[in-house]
Amino acid sequence: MTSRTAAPRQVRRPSRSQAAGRDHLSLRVWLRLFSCSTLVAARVSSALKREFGSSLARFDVLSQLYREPEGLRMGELSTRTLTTGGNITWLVGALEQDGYVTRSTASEDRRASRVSLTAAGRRHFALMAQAHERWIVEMFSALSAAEQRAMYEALGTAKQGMTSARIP
Amino acid sequence: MTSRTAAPRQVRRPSRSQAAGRDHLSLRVWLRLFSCSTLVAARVSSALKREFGSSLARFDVLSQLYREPEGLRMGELSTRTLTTGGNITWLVGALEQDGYVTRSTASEDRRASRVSLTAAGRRHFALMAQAHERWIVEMFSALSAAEQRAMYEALGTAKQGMTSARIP
DNA sequence: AGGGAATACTTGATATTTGAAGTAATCTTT
DNA sequence: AAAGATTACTTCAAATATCAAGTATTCCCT
Repeated sequence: MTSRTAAPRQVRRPSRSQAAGRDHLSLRVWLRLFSCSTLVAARVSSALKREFGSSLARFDVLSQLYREPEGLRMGELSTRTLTTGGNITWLVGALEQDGYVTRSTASEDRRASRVSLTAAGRRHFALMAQAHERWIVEMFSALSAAEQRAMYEALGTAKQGMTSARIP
Repeated sequence: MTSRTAAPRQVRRPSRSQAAGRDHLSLRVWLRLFSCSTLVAARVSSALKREFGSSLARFDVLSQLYREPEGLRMGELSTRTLTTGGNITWLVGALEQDGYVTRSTASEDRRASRVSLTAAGRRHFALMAQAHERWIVEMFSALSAAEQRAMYEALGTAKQGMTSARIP
């Protein structure tokens, strides 16, 4: 496994000479990335709704919480899922209604609230995650393990570059 | 369970263990793919709104039309942008209001309507597309041309696999 | 200490998206 | 040629998401 991410790379600026060809390429990569992602998301979304009466957004929130036994703050959830604060409030409210999460004022800062999974939420998520993984494996089955590894690394590099450099 | 060979006790079932590894990998690829895509989409979205008072969905529709001088039917737009028919009706309605597209009943099938860009729409899109390409190039600048090419190919394979086999 | 800035979240108005049901035109079959 | 299916799109209500403004709490500076 090449340690691509070990040494953070500097963000390259395309030089004039190679710009045209590369620009075009970046754009094509993005278009495929976007359409691939949208396609998978659409299928997962509809399957989650059909099988569990849930949604991708809810699943995303639950999966963040699943990894954090201590729970997370609203703000942290908002950052990680890349949705607005208002929406997180709404989502967590709905999940709370369903009994999958609990909210409690953080002891160290009474402005903040700490959200965590209930036992039911944990159970519910585990069930969905299992199905979710099956679907994903199926959907990516056209790619070899080597291709998947390469893609995983490249995506890591790309994301790293985007978050370290403030773009745009 | 009778085994004819004296297999070592703790040997792992090869297919199973391999599968487990791959499954995990697919999932990781998807998570990165999704978060990368969401990140770029969020940034492009907000930049499009800030700079042009537009949105990614509108941009997507316009870009499909830009490539088709003959225009497209609503259904075709819906398929290509992966959004529901109702939403396309709404989006095209809004773009029509703004004077960027026109709708006309298709001559060959009077149920269908053919949407195409107006001159203003073409101008508007060209302007946005230029900025859009700059942003994208910047955002993917952490990836070398070779990495981008590999990613492009892999995404093509993945998408191909997803659309040919009907999964899930 | 104590007033202003910053932070963490919620709220309410508004925008966008979906999904299901409805309308009109076309195709199929008899 | 006419009923019945199918297709292409629209409509409308409900679900979901955003944005800006509001509240409460904490931080910072003098």
